[in-house]
Amino acid sequence: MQKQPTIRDVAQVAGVSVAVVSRVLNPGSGPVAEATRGRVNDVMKNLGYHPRTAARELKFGPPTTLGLLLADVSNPFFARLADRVVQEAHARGIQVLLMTTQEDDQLESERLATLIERRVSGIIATPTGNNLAIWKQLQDLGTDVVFVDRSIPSLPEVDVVSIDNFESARSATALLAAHGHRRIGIISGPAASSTGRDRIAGYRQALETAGLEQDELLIRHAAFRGSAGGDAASALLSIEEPPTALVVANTAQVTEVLRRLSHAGIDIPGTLSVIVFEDSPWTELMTPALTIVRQPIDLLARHSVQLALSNTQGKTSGEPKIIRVAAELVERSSVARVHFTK
Amino acid sequence: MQKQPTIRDVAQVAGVSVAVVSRVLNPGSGPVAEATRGRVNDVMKNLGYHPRTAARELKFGPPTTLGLLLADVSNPFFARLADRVVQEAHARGIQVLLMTTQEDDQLESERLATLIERRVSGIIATPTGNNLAIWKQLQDLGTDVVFVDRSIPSLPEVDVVSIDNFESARSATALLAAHGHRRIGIISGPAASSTGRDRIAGYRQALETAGLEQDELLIRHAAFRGSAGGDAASALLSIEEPPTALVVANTAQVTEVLRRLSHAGIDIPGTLSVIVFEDSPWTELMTPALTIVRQPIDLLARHSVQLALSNTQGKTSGEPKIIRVAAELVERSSVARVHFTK
DNA sequence: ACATAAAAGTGTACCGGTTCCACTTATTTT
DNA sequence: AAAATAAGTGGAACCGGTACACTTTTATGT
Repeated sequence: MQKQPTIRDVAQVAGVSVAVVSRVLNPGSGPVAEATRGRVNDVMKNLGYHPRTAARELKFGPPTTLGLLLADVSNPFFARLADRVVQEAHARGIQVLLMTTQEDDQLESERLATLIERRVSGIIATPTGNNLAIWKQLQDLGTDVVFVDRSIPSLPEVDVVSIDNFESARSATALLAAHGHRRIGIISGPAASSTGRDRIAGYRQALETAGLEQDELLIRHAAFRGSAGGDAASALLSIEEPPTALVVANTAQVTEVLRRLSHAGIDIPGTLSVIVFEDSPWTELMTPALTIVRQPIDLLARHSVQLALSNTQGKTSGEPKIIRVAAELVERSSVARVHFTK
Repeated sequence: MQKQPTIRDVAQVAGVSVAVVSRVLNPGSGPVAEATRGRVNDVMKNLGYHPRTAARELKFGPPTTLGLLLADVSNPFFARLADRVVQEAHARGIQVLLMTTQEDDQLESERLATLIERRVSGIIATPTGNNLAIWKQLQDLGTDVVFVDRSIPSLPEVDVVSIDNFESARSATALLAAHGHRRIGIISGPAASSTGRDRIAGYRQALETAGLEQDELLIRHAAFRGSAGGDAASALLSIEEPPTALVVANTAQVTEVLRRLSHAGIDIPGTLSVIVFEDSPWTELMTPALTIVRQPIDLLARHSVQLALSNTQGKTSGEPKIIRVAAELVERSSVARVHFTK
């Protein structure tokens, strides 16, 4: 455990002033003779000198750190998003501070306070839907805020990157209708979430286009966390005229719903056709292989990082940007054709 | 976009000196009159003042940030580990800087350089196995380094937290032997990895105890990334006397191996019994439900964070700590009893 | 009432970089 | 050869907090 050398140590050993060392450290900030540069570099190597980021950040706000505030990294969707965001950021020389909210307002506000104190240049987040004042404050402070996957309607001035939830749910539902299903259930996110609402809207649109009756009993909202998804599935199956097809549009609850269906001994797709919003590799391994809505996580990540750094990079456009990317419907074997027996 | 208030602005508006404001900010660092404290707090709120972490960190090395350097967060095991580590750290008021190496030496060394410059107090990492000099340097600098899940034999002085790989593989193999299997294959991590070696060793031990012949053809190493796992599976199945049971001990390659088995039309467990090192929820959803070795990720995370902060917290013990936690063998339906037909 | 101790508050050096400006020396221009 | 210009370097202020040494105010004891 040695004491760390500072720029002054380097300067002294190299026999130059700190200003020169600083110029060697930041090429382009001023002239340095070739010979001097070499000597200083050698000394830095010998001493094991590394400039402290903290000192550097003191002078300017650091465009070198991004906050990534997710609900929960154990959810594969967020995990992959985190992975891509980190890669994208690293490619730009940016570091990522990872925080989780567990969908908890209180935790979210604490994490945001920390991010403010760190003066991060941008934040990519899946907001809980509360803490409006803090989000506003962040923006006033000049932090680039980007909501990914979800949005908060009462904060229309924030950039948003997400899949086209309406269209995804619409096409999934339309596929089921095209296979002859007339009773199509849907489990989506909380009614309060933009994601949940948009998906339900797409679902309704598809039913309407197909000329199918809408039954509120077939629409269920499930919270992001906990076993709400399972309960919703059980409820759907126990109604008088149960669905013959199901769209599981609450990404966070997919495994929970499937577990419940499996335990209930439901035959897929014999008794129930299923389409899920989930693109992990295991959906292909199941019997039957699941028909899924695949979210282009790479694109979400790339756009998010880009937006989160855009203002910093000079592009201070006024209008908030809403980027919607298309999701892909991957047909496998969990959707069956229904024969009109009744 | 307003300019940020500093501690001096607060002091001036509140009509006190900066020292008093600093004391209000750090309770316990000195006496402040109740009335003054209230006034200062009000001013801070009104001005929207937030102390800058960077300035604080300049004075002392920050025990407020941890580096988490993982191979790849899209792997569910690492994702869950990240999730828990972040939670544990947050519970202690510590932030986590997430970085990924993609198993690439070069990237790893760049990330480590960044972590050095940030003067993080601790690093939790899944090392690639190279960059020995940098790891050494980190330790000399007083950074608490903890390897999780893997270790580097040539760096024996680094703390390690992992499951008991030997025992896990031994018990999984023993279970198969107890079910009458005599040709048991294993796919494990690279021969160069500690994880891979330990698991193979446990496997051998189990075979020996059961009095079974060891056949090198039944032992396959697969790289962490790419489709090496699938190739290993194919190779295993095409040998002259193929195995009737398989232990997939390369966590990173489980889905790849299963996909290959599925495409090959292998009946599980009829033709091949399978035990995998993987504890994601989906392993229960498959048909048949998979018998798995469950890694206690919560414990791994808790111990890692604790070790990564231990030196900072004063406990400068000399000996490197090796913490091995027991993994749990969860029996489901992918292992069948073999009847001695030959 | 007066000494004395405790509480409250102030001034300022310091952490480790960056950068502006002044200064010296070498090179080019006319 | 004198003057103008450019290249290389050094000194010191500054960023925004923290903490030590010190002064002033208030409370306590006899």
